[in-house]
Amino acid sequence: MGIKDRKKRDAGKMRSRILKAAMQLYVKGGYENVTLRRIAAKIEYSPGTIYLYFQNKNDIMLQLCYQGFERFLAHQDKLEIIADPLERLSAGGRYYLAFALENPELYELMFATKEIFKESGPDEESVPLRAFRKFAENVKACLDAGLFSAGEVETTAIALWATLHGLASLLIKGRLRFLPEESLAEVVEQAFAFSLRKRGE
Amino acid sequence: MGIKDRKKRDAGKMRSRILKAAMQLYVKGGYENVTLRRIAAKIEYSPGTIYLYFQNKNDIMLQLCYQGFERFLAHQDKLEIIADPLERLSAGGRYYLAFALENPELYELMFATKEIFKESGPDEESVPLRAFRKFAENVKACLDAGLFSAGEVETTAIALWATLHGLASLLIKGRLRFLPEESLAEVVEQAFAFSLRKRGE
DNA sequence: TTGACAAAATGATCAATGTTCAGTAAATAT
DNA sequence: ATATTTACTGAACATTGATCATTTTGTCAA
Repeated sequence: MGIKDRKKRDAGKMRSRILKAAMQLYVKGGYENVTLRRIAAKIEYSPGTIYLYFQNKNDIMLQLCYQGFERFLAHQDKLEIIADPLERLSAGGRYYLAFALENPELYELMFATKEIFKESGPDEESVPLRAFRKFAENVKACLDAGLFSAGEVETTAIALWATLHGLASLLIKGRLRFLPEESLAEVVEQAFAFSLRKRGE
Repeated sequence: MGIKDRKKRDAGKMRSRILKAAMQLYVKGGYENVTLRRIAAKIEYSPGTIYLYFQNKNDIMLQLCYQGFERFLAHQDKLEIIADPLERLSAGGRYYLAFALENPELYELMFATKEIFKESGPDEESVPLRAFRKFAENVKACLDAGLFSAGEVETTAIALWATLHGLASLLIKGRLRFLPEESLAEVVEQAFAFSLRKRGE
């Protein structure tokens, strides 16, 4: 039983193999679908082996979270080519919501899982913070252009981020299901426009 | 073993005893702290007994969620005495955030737990929806008074709710921990004011 | 009071979870 | 060849939600 003929013994490779398997399980069925035994089966190792490369399940989930941010940031970079500040911010918002709805499980891990970040303090170099700084830059451009009323960049950025996160979160968790299915996208779009102070189209 | 001298055999009483024990466990340590065995120990019955009064653990959690909404609505009723629409809406927002931060676990159950509402469709009489309708009324009063720019009541209400929920959720999940502790409350206050379009004080 | 039936409660049991660790196999060094 | 370090196994542990045959308790008719 369990005879295997070839082992690689490459720590980095092992870690990414484990993470890949974990991610597959996660996007398919969420947190409770990620099981150490299932990961082990996928990579054809025994459950105990995983603990040689990760501290515990939480450690694995934290890495998946970071992968999510990397993906998120990479996509946000594409906004740079949009010159108009308000248009750039608006497109950023639309993408934010699209990302959340296309990767609901990953989004939750990134923005709505408490245990994940329990140890990390105000780490200036952390990936999540980098994402916020980039978003805040776009907000600053709008403020400099005289859009919105004058105010702290950070405060304004947080207000807008909160709106986006709130919409994403309510959508994902089915708390807007009382709205008619067909008008949902429109309502969400307009709700964000309301926060952006855009008038009409 | 397990000799007990007096049993009540009152279905309603049993249900509320179970819920009370479950709520105590929940507010103390969250979802994973609510264990059928722990509930059973608290009420001094065996684990199996609980299944005579509730379908499963999810059923229990759903009832706790409803209790949360009842508490939330009861508190929101106190806003009725505030005459000025914007002031009423503003106070409602402050209370919303306070409730969320004082009952983070319960708040999550009410607004950020997916599985809880999996079966319920657009139930017009549901408690959650009643809470939203009440909030939307306050928003309508502001619109009628000419505050905010003209727009759909529902859209505006959702935008403001999303902001509140976003702030509450980001705070609870520690995603705003990069802000200095002492200015946190102020930033959140101002962020909501931004969405409400209040200028200065 | 007794006997029969129904309702209520038990607790052993199941499969699955994250985690640990003594032991084994493989690779490398001596 | 032998010793040592490294990689891995898989059985075991404590908990979890859930089930169900069995036992206890309550009720009421005879």
